[in-house]
Amino acid sequence: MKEKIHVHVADDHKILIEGIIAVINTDKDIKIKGYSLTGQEVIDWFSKKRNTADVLILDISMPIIDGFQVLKYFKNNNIDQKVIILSSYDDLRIIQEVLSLGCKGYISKSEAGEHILNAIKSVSKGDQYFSTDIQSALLKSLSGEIVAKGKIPDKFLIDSLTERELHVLKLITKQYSSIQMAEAMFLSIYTIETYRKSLLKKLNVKNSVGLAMYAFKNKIV
Amino acid sequence: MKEKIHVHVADDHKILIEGIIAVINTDKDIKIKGYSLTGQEVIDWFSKKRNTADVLILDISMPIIDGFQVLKYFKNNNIDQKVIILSSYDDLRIIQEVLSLGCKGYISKSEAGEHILNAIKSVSKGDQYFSTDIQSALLKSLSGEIVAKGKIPDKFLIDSLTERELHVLKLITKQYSSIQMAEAMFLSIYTIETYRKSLLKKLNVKNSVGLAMYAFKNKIV
DNA sequence: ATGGAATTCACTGAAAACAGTGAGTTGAAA
DNA sequence: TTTCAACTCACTGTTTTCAGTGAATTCCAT
Repeated sequence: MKEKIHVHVADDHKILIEGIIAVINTDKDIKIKGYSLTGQEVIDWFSKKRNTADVLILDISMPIIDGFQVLKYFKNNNIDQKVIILSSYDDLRIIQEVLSLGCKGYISKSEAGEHILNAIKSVSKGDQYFSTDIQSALLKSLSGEIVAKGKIPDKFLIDSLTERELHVLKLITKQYSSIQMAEAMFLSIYTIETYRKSLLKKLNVKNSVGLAMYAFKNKIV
Repeated sequence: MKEKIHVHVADDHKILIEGIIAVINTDKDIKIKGYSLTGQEVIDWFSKKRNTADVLILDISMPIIDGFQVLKYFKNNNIDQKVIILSSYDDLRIIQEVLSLGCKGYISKSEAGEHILNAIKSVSKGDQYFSTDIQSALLKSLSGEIVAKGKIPDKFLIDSLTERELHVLKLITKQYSSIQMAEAMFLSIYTIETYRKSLLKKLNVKNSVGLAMYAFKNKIV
C-alpha cells in the first residue's frame, strides 16, 4: 500500500478544475491537494514550504501571470516541480517552449478526460507524458523516425524565438509601430526591422497580421 | 414536486463537461440529459424528435461548427431552444451577436462554477441570465443607466459590422493584401481600402494587427 | 580559442497600409 | 416616396512595412 499521489491544479476557469477533480476522484491512487485560479496563486502556493504537490497540472493561458511565467518561476528558483501542461493549443513551438522550461507532460484539453490519470501517474514516476494528438502533431513533422510511446525527442527543441524577437512580437500585438518599438526598447528602428524580418521568416508568415495571429494562437499574448 | 430541468451540454473540452456535470449533480432540480463534443453533434441531437432538453449550455468556440453556427441552425429551423452561452471572452460584440441569435444567457467560464445553477434555473423559466463580469463589462459602457439584475438593454444591439466589412476582416486575418482581397472579391482596391478604414474606425484599433487581434478575440476566425 | 548564435546598426528601393475627402448607386424601411 | 445605410469607386499624399544585403559586437560553449 503506497501513498497517494498529491496533485495541485491551476486554471482560471473554475469549472474546468471541478471537472479535473471529478475525474481524479474516480482514482484511488491520486488525491487533489489544492487548486489555484491564477498564476500568482500557484507561485504563492509553491513558495511556501508546507505547500507542495507531487504533480502540478497547469493551464498555459491565464490572465496576468500565465503558465509560462509560472514555469519560469520554478526554473529561476530551482524548484524541481513535476508539471503537466493543460492547453487548448497543439502547436509545436509551445511544446518546445514548455519542454525547455522543464515541463514533463502536455495534454490538450480536448483529450484531458481520458488521459489525465495516466499522465499524472507517468509524470509522478519521473516519466514524460504527451497526449495522442500532441504526439501525432509531432509525428507529422518527424517523417519516419521512431518515437517511443509518450516520449518526445530532443531534436524538437530547436529554432525557438529569441528573447528580443519575442519582445518585438509582443509589442507588435499591442499595435506598436516600428518607431514606437524602437523608442520603447531604446534601439534603432533598423534593429527593430531586423527582428521583424527574422520573425516573418522563422514563423513563416506573410506580414504583421500573421505574426499577431501566431502570437495569439500560441498564447504568447 | 415538479419535474427536473433537463440540460444538454456542448463543449469540445470533455474535461469541462465533466466539471459542469459535477456541479449540476449537486442540485436536485437539474439533470444532465446528454452532452456533445462538437457543434455537429449538437445539431444532430436536437434535430431528432426524441432528443430534447430544456436548456442547452453551449460553448462558442468549437472546431468546424462553432456555437454561432449552432444558434443560426436553431434560428433557421425555427427551433425555440433556450441556450446559455459559455465563453472565455467577455466582449460586447459577442454578446450582441448571440443575443440577436436568440440566446438567453451568457456566462464567462471563469465564473461558470458559481453561476451555472442559477443561470439554468433562470433561463428555464424564460428569464435572461448574465454573469456578473458580463454585466459589469456592459455597465462600463452604459454610463448611468439603470440595468435590472441579469437583464441587457436592447440598445447594445447596434453598430455591428456589415457583411462586407466582416468579409474583409476575415481575409485580413488570412494575411491577404488589399490587392489580393480586391481580386478575390471582384472589387476595386479603393473599395477594399474603404472597408479597411471603416473597420479601423468601428473597432477603434490602430492597424491591421489590431483588426486581426479583434477578430481572433471574438472568434470571428 | 574559436566558431556560432544573439544582438545591434545601416542603407536602399519597392510594396503596402493609412488618412482624408468626395461622390454615385442601390435597396429596404419609415 | 424619401431617407438612410450599405456598397461602391476615385485621387492624393504620407507613413509604415517588407525585402535584400552587409557588417560589427558580445558572449557562450565546444
